[in-house]
Amino acid sequence: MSRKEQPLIDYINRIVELSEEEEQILLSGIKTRRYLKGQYILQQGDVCSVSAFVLKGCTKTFYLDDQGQEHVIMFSIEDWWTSDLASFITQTPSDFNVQCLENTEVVLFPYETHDKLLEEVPILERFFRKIIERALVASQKRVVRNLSMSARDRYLYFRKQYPLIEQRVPQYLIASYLGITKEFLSKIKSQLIQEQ
Amino acid sequence: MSRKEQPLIDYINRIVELSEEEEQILLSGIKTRRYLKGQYILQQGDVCSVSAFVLKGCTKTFYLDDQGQEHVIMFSIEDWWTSDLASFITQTPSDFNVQCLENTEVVLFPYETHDKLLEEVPILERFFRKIIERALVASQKRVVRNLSMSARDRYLYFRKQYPLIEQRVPQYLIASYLGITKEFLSKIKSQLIQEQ
DNA sequence: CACTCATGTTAATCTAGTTTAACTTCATTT
DNA sequence: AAATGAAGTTAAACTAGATTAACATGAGTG
Repeated sequence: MSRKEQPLIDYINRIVELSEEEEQILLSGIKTRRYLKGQYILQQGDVCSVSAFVLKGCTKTFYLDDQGQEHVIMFSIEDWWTSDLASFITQTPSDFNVQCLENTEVVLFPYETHDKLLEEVPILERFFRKIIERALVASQKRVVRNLSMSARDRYLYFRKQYPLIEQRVPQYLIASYLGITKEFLSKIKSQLIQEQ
Repeated sequence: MSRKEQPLIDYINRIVELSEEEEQILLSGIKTRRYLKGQYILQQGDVCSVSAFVLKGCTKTFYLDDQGQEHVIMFSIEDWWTSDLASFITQTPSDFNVQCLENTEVVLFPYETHDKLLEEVPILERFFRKIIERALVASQKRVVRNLSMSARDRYLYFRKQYPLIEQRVPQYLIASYLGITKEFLSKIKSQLIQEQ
């Protein structure tokens, strides 16, 4: 029960139910790995060969555009998935980088064993469908927010939705996530303080 | 072979392979329906009870914000899916409206028969997973575009990616889809013409 | 034919957010 | 204790895009 993969098992069991035996098969098909702060789990241009579940630590997923500008797509902390699902699913080169913002420990689902795992534990097919569905819902809602909310409102939403992340991640990365400059986020924050 | 649902069967067969028998079961679980221009397939606040495949016509999916402003999320034409997947999947009230921009004929997948259909034709489970995966990839790429591209570049991308839609849909709705005002899109277009 | 009504254009003014650049804070290294 | 460097702040000048409003076009329709 004190195995380090337990948070992953718990996470999966909140969505589908695994038998003891299925848990064992699952555990045999995955690995845990530690990364140091600054290390990359995935680099832009590489095919995403693993889907990762964060046991401890924090990562950022970002994208470098033609001008070399960094755009943060998401952060991941304990109990979150991180990977470029698009690249993982289609096994095509990734648009994204995943880099650790802290020393980070993850469970890795390698793509090679993924199909085999789904065959041996078919209930995982439903599990993966469900997490992809959730990711889709979240992504669609983000499109809507970006289209219909001001920078200030997006920040307030972020702060409310992810209070733990705001405390762990430097402000200039949050600005990037929100699609604004760090200077403007600083201005928004000082306005919010003024107003009270 | 000249049944009107054929485009749907073809679409599915491009992703998974259905036997004759599976096709028959599928056909018995779906309905086709016509809508007139202006009619709604789905209204904001209702639970999305059907997933729709467009046989003929054109729809817009949009969202009304607190100020009553309309934000177009997507257009769908022949051979596209249209529905609020988030609402359909989770059976919670939808954030979106789906309205027909032309007289439109669709195939409807009712949610009630959805589970039964998946049981009887298990290969459809994979089919739905794949189309959700595609939707996720598309949605994530759109987030990136909205964060990293100017309005002008988003328009050029749209024009290149969806030339057929541009011809069928009024310009002010395209502006809304791009997240800009119709006046600004008009300005962008006249600038593009000037430059040549 | 004249009259709507929906769509698109142009131009002036305005504002949310960017850019640039100088300065502050604070933790880490030497 | 000085020095370096990463993170954050402030403020002035600037720009992409919004707003407002007047006008243009064109396809129905009475």
